[in-house]
Amino acid sequence: MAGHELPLLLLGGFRQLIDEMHRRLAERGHPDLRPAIGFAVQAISHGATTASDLGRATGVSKQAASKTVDQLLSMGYVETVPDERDARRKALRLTARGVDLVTLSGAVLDDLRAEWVAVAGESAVGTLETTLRLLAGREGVRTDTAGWLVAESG
Amino acid sequence: MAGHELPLLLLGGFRQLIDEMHRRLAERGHPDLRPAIGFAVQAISHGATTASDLGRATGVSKQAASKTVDQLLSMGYVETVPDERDARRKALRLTARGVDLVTLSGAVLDDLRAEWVAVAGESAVGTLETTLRLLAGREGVRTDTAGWLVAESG
DNA sequence: GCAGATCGTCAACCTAGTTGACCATTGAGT
DNA sequence: ACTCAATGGTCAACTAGGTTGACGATCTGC
Repeated sequence: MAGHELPLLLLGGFRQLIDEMHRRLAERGHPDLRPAIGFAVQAISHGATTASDLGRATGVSKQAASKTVDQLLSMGYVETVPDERDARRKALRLTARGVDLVTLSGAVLDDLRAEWVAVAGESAVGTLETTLRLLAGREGVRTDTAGWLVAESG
Repeated sequence: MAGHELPLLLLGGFRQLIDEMHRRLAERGHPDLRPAIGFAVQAISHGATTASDLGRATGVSKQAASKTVDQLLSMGYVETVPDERDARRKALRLTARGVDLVTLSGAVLDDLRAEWVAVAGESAVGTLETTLRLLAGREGVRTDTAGWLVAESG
């Protein structure tokens, strides 16, 4: 098997998953999503508590993360609460809508995985996951991807 | 297995492959590459003969493709030759350097695949490929990804 | 109490797309 | 032969999402 197929297949799989997820989320009350939004909300639900923090979690500058936070605020996915212990910080908290997005996203991805299993079989999908975790999960998966595709890599 | 891991694993695998490929290509005389450049050169070597054509092949507007062609020209990867049959067209042709890039990329990706096989085994990598081809290759893999990650999807 | 780190923000800039308009050229149909 | 729609390339204005650098305000270790 020629190696040049590998990246295209991985990218194709990723795209298909994300495109379909967004299609379904749009149907369920979350239109106008982009991967960057999803990654950010995910990072916040996993513990990123400030814009700077989000920047570190997603691999972008705090200034860029701050712009993303502005979007999340205007889209109603997060809200800020002043930190009583540190007046510099604006703590981020998911709104009910933000929590709904995280919950729905997880459910949709579970569905999509189940559909892959229905087509390819549990063992094939399981092997795919195990293999990628072994090969690509070595240093954890970073989600600062929008910029990465565009900027120089390395 | 939770579905939310799947896209991250696929993206992580893609990133790792492309990052490492660019690192090695930089060592071998092709620095300053970005995924968009590689995709474009690949598309041209696979038959895209004009900027408009390249745009169609990579899923972007002809104007955007034209900007990419400008880069490829200035980086010395392609050259244009006037089309004698159609005075509107500027036919694209890979230079020796462009051909070298395509050849090297293929070799590097073959190496990387072999390294994955060494770590995970031929059957695991083969299953990964077969599975993704089945699931994600249904409508062919598009490479207009830089813009896609950023713009709305669907 | 001071020095240095950190949080948020402003400003200028870069890159890679987009749409719309336009001209030159081609080719199909009458 | 002529018109007219389609196509190739280009210009201009705009958008999105990043970057770096600078800065004031605040916190923390010593």
